[in-house]
Amino acid sequence: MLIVLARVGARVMAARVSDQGGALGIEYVDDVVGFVRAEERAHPRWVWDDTSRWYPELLAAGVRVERCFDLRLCHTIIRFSALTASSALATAAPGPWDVAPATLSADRDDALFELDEAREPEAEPDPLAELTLQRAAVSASAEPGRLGRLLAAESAGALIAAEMRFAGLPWRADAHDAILTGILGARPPVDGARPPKLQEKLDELRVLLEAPELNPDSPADLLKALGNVGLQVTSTRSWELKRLKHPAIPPLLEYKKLARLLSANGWHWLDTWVQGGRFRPDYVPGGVVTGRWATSGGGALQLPRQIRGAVIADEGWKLVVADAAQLEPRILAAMAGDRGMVEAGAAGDLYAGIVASGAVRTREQAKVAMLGAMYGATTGESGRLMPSLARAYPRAIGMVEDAARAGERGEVVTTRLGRSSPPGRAAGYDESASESELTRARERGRSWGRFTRNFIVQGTAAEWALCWMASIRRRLTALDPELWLTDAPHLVFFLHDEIVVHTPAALAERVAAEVTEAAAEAGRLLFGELPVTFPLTIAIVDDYGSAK
DNA sequence: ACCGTCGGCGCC
DNA sequence: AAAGGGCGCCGACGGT
Repeated sequence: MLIVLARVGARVMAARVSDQGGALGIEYVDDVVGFVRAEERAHPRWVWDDTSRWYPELLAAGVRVERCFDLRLCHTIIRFSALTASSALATAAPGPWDVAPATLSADRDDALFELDEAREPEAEPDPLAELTLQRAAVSASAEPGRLGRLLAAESAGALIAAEMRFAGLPWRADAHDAILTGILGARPPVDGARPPKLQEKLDELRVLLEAPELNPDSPADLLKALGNVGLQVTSTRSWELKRLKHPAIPPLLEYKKLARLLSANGWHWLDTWVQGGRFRPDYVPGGVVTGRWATSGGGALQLPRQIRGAVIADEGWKLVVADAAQLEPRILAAMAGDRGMVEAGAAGDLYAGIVASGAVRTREQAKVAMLGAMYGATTGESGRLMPSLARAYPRAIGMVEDAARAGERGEVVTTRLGRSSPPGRAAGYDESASESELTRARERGRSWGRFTRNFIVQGTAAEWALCWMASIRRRLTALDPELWLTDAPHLVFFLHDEIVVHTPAALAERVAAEVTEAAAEAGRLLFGELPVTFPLTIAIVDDYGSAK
């Protein structure tokens, strides 16, 4: 059974709908928390406009739900999917469901207010009608099974995002401070002042570049100073500076490293984002067109390795850290049905398998060549390796090449479960276009082709990861359904192809086994019985920094 | 004082 | 060692 929740003025309407879509009755509820708690015993699938609007309040009151449909996230998928292109939903004019992903920010009210302001006032979203449209679109599509799985996985991701924010990532401010102090020196008494080791590098730099007023944080200023000592560079990017031979370069690179740590994840970050021993970023499921999650605030998806040692399990608890090894190339092999490449990965190290097949000479070459195939490299070593890779694995390489050509023609490409790329911008030029305009138009086309090439792989990998996480969540709950979320093993972090579970130490081995099983289950969900494996690198640790 | 863009760089 | 895809955040900077 499904239960659709909708806010109607100050009240909440609950509409029961059978699995076949039949209306079973409507009631108004005043105590949403109590209602959901009571109804959840029958394991319905909750249907609501936006998980980030409903679920945090429930979690705060101690109520979890097993399943949901997040209509806003599902709407976006159906709106653009090539599998539902002729549906009533996809052909309708943009309406109130066509909004950018919301975040789980603390200021929900403000955010919603702005959204409502920006919207046509008469277009009040009707979740029941929207659900009907979505079900019709899916059942009429060529692949209702796949799309249904995608919508369920996307919605499960929304639940997980809210739960991860609720639980928070264990973060020890004292350990973080110790790491910072070790690298930067003691925290300066005044915010904005440079810590000792950063100041040392700056002093050194100013002498070596004979620029006593130099501010290396200003690219223009730095470029000028480098020019004055005869260093000709067009940018101040580290990898360009590394090529230069000058005594000022080592301290400059060191300065940049330290300055980056300070500004991105220094004491100010710690004060802003870590409260009560937990880091709670705003996860934004579906925040990236490919289906990857985004985050808003705190830069959760860019936590540098340097500070992962501050992520420490509670006393008596452990972290289970797992990442899918070489996920994207394996996804490519599986979705292309490239038996040779699937087999190359079967023994554990896909790149070693590619070397063994004779396509390239070294593991490093295999890695660079695969990355190039998925990103569209044309030059350098990666570009040179492409022909022999294509000869060895014609189906896999052919698949990304086809995706690139489709994008160049302005066509849409689609992931394994049915998420499609945004409509391509047709290459806009005509007969009268000048040579330079033509060149730019061609480059735009190629660039879009690189995007669609990567889209099918990155997007399908994101689907695998969603299925993996949804399975992990289900399995962890099943270990002891009576326990509250944060009293039992629970997900605390997700990073594209990597998860962290916070678990009582005694259960860590069991959790690791479930996480491994979940990876196999995700593979079956996407690729059926194709014998493709998704091996994990898995570690049971006290702190995230020790995971690898 | 505030806002948007850019250069740069962290993660996958 | 870097290029090729996807992001978010920082300080600097140029505009109001």
